[in-house]
Amino acid sequence: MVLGSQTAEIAALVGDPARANILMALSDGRALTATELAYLAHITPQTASGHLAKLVDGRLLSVAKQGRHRYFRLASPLVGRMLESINAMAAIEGPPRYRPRSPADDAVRQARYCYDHLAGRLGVALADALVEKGHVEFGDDGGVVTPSGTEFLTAFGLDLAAKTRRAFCRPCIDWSERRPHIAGAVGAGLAARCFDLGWIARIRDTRAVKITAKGRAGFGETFGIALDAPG
Amino acid sequence: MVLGSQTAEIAALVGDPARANILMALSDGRALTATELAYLAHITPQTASGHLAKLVDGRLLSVAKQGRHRYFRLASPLVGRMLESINAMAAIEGPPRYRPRSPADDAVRQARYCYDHLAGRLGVALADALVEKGHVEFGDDGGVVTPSGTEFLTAFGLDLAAKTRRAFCRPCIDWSERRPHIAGAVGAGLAARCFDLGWIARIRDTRAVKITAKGRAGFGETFGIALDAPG
DNA sequence: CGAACGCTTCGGCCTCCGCCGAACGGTCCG
DNA sequence: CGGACCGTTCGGCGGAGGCCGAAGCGTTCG
Repeated sequence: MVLGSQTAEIAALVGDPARANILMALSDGRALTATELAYLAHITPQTASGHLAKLVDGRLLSVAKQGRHRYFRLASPLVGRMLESINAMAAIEGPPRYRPRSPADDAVRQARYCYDHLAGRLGVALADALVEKGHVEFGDDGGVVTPSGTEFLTAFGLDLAAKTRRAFCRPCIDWSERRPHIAGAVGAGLAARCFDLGWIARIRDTRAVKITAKGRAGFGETFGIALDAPG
Repeated sequence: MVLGSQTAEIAALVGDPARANILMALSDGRALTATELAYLAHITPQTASGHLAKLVDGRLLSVAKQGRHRYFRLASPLVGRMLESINAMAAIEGPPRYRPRSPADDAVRQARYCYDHLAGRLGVALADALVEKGHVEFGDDGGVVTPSGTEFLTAFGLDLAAKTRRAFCRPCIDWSERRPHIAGAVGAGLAARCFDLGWIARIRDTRAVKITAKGRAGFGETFGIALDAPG
């Protein structure tokens, strides 16, 4: 059964949680170092090293050596498409199935890091607010920050002039909300600023973030976002 | 890492060879019984039962009870698309990687069953011959047998009048040749007839088929196909 | 009704593989 | 050159899960 074996080989690579996390972290096309990926996947560097070797061997990732770092990225857009199609199944799998609601699950649906930017109800609400006020516009291929948006975000404390190679403002479909939130440099800056302001705080060993009392007030005043009462 | 976990869960289902074989066998949308699938995946019925339960639980398959049989099929076209995208990676993985050529591998590339019809160089050559002579036409959505094709295939010994619900003549992209061969009822009939004529013979425990000396002559005379000398 | 058949559940075996601690090359820096 | 990192390889541990034999339901048919 050659065909089945080949297929299974690829799928098995994605079928490990740590490797799936690595692939998801790279799914927007960026290149990250082995250590960064280890942190994101919640595994030690030596474990990550093994996984990365497997992924490179399986032609899912390519690697570029640069100084004492090794940058990993998806080997081709085909990999991204494959991940998307698997994700589509993972998303559809949700509703009909019985899925007990744990507090941790609620937390992660409320607000979380999607690598370096905010996702969950909070992330989507932020995106909605910025779009509604005309500060951001989403297209098919990416998003743009309008002049009023530049002004608004600069006033909020973001340094939008900083040159970065990465996509500036990219929509990213939210897993739990199934609606776009803001990724890219703007999304990362926004998250960092909220963190610096003490509006959000990381919860250890999870991507979920806690919205502080200060944050609750701030998101309401600055963005007009009404958040659920804390669980 | 909820998102990664969900993705990994789905991928892990496909990541087992037996389950991948089951999914591939169902990838053209047909419904097959548990026992048939067990045979196709080279596992015992009780092992297949476990795998099928997992696949149904994971929403990749749906099941219909009918008498004392249970028919399994893909839960949705989305599953098929996912399998295609994983297969695309599996196919691309081939060339650049060092892959020693075993005799078994050669045999399977030369001619094999793709469930119930012929694939490999032989399957593609048959399709090419029929298309070139105007007996078959492939479109995007399916294929048709022309009047001359009906005459030709009937003369060859196929009973094309037999009513079957399944797709009549469907192109199926060949994994090793990356070109279409004939699936559907016509493909199955063709394979069965070649088998009855003693032109091909199954090789035990593999999908590969052996082309007999009689077959070599027959494919040349009837279809104008020149086959490689036997390995 | 009893036998045959399709399919599932149970129990135990065994392999695979993910994980980490420890130790080892490579690169950059003062 | 010595120290700080980045990343890898090695070895041993442990759990998850695939596999099959045996046995148990439900259906069909003679």
